[in-house]
Amino acid sequence: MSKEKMQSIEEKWQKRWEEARIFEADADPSRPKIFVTFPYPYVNGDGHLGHLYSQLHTEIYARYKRMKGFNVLFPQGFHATGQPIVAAARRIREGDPKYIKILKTYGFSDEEIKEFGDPRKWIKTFSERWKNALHRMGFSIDWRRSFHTTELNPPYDKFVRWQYNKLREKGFVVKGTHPVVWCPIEKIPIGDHDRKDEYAGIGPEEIVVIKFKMADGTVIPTGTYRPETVYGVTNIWINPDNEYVIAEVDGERWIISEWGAEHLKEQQHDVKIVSKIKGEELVGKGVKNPVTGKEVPILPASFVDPDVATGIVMSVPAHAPYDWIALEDIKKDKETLEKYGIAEIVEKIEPISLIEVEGYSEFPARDAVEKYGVKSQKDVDALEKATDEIYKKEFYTGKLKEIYGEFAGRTVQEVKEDMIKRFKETGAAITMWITPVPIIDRAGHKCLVKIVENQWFLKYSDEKWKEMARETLKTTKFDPEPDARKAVEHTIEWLHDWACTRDVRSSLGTKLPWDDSQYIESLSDSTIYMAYYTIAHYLQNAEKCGINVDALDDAFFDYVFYGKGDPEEIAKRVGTTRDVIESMRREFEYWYPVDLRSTGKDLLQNHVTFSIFHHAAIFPGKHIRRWTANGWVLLNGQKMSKSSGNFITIIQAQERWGADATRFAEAYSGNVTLEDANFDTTIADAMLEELPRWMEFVRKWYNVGTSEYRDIDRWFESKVNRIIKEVDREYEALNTRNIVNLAWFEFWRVVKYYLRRTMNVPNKRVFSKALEDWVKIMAPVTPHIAEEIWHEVFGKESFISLERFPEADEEKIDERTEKTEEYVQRVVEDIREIMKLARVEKPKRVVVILADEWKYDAFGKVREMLENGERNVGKLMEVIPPEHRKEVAKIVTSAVKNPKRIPEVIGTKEEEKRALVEAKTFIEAEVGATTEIVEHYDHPKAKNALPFKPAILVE
RNA sequence: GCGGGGGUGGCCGAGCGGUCAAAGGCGUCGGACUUAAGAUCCGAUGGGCGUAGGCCCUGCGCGGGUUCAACUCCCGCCCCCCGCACCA
Repeated sequence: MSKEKMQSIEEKWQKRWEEARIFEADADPSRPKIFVTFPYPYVNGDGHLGHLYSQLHTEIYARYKRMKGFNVLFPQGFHATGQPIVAAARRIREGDPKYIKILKTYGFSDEEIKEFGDPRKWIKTFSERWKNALHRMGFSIDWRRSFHTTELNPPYDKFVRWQYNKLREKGFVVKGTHPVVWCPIEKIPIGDHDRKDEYAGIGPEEIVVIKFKMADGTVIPTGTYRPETVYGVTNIWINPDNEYVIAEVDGERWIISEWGAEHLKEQQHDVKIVSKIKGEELVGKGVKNPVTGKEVPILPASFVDPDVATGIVMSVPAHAPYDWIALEDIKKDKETLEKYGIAEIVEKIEPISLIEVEGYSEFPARDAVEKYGVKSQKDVDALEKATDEIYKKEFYTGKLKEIYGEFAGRTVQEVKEDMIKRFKETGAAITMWITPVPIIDRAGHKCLVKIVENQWFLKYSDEKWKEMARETLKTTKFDPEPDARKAVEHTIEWLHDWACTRDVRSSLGTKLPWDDSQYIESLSDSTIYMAYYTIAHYLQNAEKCGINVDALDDAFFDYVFYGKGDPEEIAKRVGTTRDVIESMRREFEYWYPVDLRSTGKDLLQNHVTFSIFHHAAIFPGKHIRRWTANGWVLLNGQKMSKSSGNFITIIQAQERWGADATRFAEAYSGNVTLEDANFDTTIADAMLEELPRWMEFVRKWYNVGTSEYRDIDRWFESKVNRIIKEVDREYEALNTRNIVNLAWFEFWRVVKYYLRRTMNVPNKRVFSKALEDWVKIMAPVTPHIAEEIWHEVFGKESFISLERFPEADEEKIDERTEKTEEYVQRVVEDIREIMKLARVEKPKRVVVILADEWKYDAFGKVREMLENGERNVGKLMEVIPPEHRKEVAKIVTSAVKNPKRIPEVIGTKEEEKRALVEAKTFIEAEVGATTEIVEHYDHPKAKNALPFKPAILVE
């Protein structure tokens, strides 16, 4: 069967399912329900195999549960909140070739690409493409309930506003300030999407500015990450070649780099620039250390960067490699010393040792400078390494010396926070936000860090809220357990307040109900939206239901979700009937909470945890019941990446392999773990051939065979039922790789062996039933071919998608029969092995000689004793009849070393013989020689026979 | 750095105190079938030895340790993936 044929079969069933509306689920209190969701994807591009992998967990579970008799709801919406789409649309408007090229590779015409200047075009196009891709993958989604986010979808927008009003009422949304990377020219926050690529991922960092003072009170601010070393300052470094500004800062006179002054302006300080001053003018002047009161000189150094912090730094040569080497440099630099007349001052400078570190001298900076071979302050790479090493060592393990007074004896780690607090309180320091390196935005503007004031936070630090979140975990299942749970538990503890709003000028979303300058940020608007699915088919078709979207208010949602208020009155206000309002309420009550949500491991630390918090706050008791997290999907063992070309979208996969082969290969990629899964294209290639072949195989063998019921049929039924039982468990656990291993590979193995073993004469009833069960247990993974076989081969009228998943018949699982068959297989293997060793390729005959009667009982006991740990040969020999002890002494002795030597006694001699006789034809076919099964034989080797380990003669 | 997850044969992967030279898949090799190729079926697949179904060595990132016994537990180290906040 060709690929095209497969794809047309798939299309046929997708259409039939759609026409029969079998995936459209409505509340039905007479049936148990399952509600599954997958996070709505962000629609700035096509989905890929990684998305599909997580989604398939949801999809397979939905199909499995449907076949288990549940009323299953699987909806899917789309996410458009945030910056990327807005940024992309803007770049299209600006004619950015990179973005135009991206759209060209999707195959859009030049004319159409222009339309992508409008964010709405992105949302519409890519949500449709997503929908189409999932549809063609055969996903059992109720598309009536689909929607996209942001204020471009008014009913959803209303829902999010309701949610935020609720959170605010409960005190979980609070106002605060927050540092952001900010463009001072355009006056907007600069996120990653607004920056040149090399600046992505860099965020604001808080530093301490120590206020050294000149005799006239002028502040010389020095920025530092290590304020604790202020006790060891020997001098101040300033860059003599730079221009600084003299400014009024909060009523004081400061000398600071211009860029530093700009920062302070944006960080809630009152800054007026008065005049300028060259760095060199300050060289040689003295300033007072505000913490120790000590007078130190200002010295010149070239490494000081005016674009970082205040453009002035303090010098702690004992503990900072940069300072150590700069001091060395200047001591040798006669010219400079002379120029500024500072030779005498420099001469007197001695490093001050502050922190004791094991393995280092009193001046760790010197040690590190020597270790990394730093020659001058221009050896930046080596200096960075040296600094990094010293900082870590001192921070975690160093002990503060006596000079620290009350802080002495502690580690930096322990006292740093307190120290900063103290410095701020005494006016010795302030804190300031900077970027570690200057950031340039797309327009080429240099960005600084601004503290924005109308910033709203979700108060995840709130202990009450945390406690509510923790509480819900008790009744939440995580897969993989406990890995995923641990990640979430940890996040709950450490999560602090989350800035949940964005400037409306750079984003897209739902406006904060009480501040329309802000959009609710993308992770913060997608926490409880699964509830919206339960009523989405009404609200997204508002007109049809007579609902006036404009009139939707908090009272409306209060009724639907909480049952509060008068439905009659609310219905009237929103323009619809009480009936509609009440059925929405019923939908929510019936479907909620979500039973399964599958997601990527990266979301555990944010999105999943947020969702847990928000459910605890808004839908107490109705939190999501089960989360699964999975790793990334590698493609043929390599990381997927667009740029390397090792990348396959869902649509491409469908075109290449169709739905079922792709689904199969995805399922086979991995189980539910946080490790990365691996999509193997050779599997998908193979399955494209294998699945149609499967259908032909089933066709060939369906309703064929004998009505005689043999031991081997019992064996087959046992195997099949065991697989069904195990695969059922794996479906519930969503270990898709195990599912495929059992339902496909293991089942094939059993079927093939059964046919070989029965000389291609299966039991008609048993085999046909097994074939039906087989197709059913594969149906959630490969639903199209299953449906095709169900109808075309089995001639059924119903949809297999709605058939009952087979129940394993425990009675039929028969350990003894399985062991007996393993025994037969072992005999065949042994005969072959002996033929090989005896170099007999075509034996005239094979004689299988059973053990003497007495051995069955005796060796049964020996085996049992060995299993119980008995290793004493004498004790073991006691169960051997005295007259036989001599002949078995050797085997018993060797069994002590290796208990495997004694085979398990599965039954009586009678039964052993019966098994062999029954399998005689098969054995002969396998070994290619007539085989005699005898109870006694006059040959020296005959006495080697053990129960279920017959002696074998190849002649 | 912190937190979470990992490192098993040619590859993908199971195993998570003994029954492990290690399931299953892929690949490779040999055989059957075929005019041939493909598909299919059967067998082999760490190394060595064996005219009797067996035995020996090496082996689960590296180095130590616990234990009668370790891929599995503990300690140290190296490497890889994810998250660390305004990014969806």
